Amino acid sequence: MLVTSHNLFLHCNTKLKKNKDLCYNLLYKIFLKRIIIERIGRIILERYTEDGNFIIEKQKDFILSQTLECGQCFHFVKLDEEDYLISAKSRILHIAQKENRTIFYNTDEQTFDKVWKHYFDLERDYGKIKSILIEKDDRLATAIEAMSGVRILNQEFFETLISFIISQNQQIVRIKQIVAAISSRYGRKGEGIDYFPGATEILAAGEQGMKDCKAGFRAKYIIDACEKYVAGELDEKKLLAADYNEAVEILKSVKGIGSKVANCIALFSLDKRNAFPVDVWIKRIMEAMYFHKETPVTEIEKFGKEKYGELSGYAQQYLFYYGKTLNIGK
DNA sequence: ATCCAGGGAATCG
DNA sequence: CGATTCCATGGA
Repeated sequence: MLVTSHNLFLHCNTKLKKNKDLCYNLLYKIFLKRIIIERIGRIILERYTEDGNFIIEKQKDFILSQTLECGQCFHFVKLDEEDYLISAKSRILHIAQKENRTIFYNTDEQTFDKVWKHYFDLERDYGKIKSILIEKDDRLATAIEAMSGVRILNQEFFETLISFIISQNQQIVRIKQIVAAISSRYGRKGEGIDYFPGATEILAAGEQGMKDCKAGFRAKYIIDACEKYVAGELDEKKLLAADYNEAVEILKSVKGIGSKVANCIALFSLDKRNAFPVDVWIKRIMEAMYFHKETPVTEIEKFGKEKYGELSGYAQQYLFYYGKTLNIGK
């Protein structure tokens, strides 16, 4: 695949016509390896294909383990240090970080652009997000520096909906076990990890099926969510287009979804980055940081949203993961 | 053994 | 209203 200067010109020209905000430059590096340097705002993504794998130069604000283990997603298998198998977006991804590179195994450029770039939120400038948050309150600096590789994933709505219904009053390790069990029994089989089933498959499994996967009293909540989902009452496109308050209200119409779970679903799958989920950890952490006494979760949620504004979700996630890792307030 | 988990619904006062 | 209790289940 020789690239002549004329081809380069044509390629750049079409790309620029496609999206004036994206500026593509093509370079040639070592042995015909095509390097694409993509600039999105202040973000530079240097990326190329090698042996069928897609590779990006590891970004400053992206650590795979932190992004996956921070409690926002539950459907992955750790193979090694910074080496994971992820089941998401009706796909399985083997991804690793080594020597300053992020490797998307067996992935082509098109799939990266269409699926994973957005999933890992790679278009977003986390350097800027962090500096604005620290400007709002420099007490966030410690948590942000410690968890600097966390990115908020753009996860698929239905799996996130069910996963966070399962999450209520449950430890993260068990949430993962139940998600894996539901996928294993009722989803499509994959290599090393299974796919999460759709609403139809879960409805066919029924409440008892969910109980068999150890969902306990949450089984009936899962069924209610699936019924509303297939009835079109929980439309992903509508919820994505809706503003934060609308989306949360619609989500709360499901039995078993209260404020915390609705905020998690809105934050992790509906692009509502001003959401502020308050769970037991955030309660402890915020009480230790700001209130210095027992405080109702409703008050903490209001306080967080007012303090961090449009970036509440990011602040929440840095604080949650940091506080939980250090056992703050416990 | 006992407490508690990325909470929320049902019930009570 | 706000406060309490119950819910399944197993990790720590």
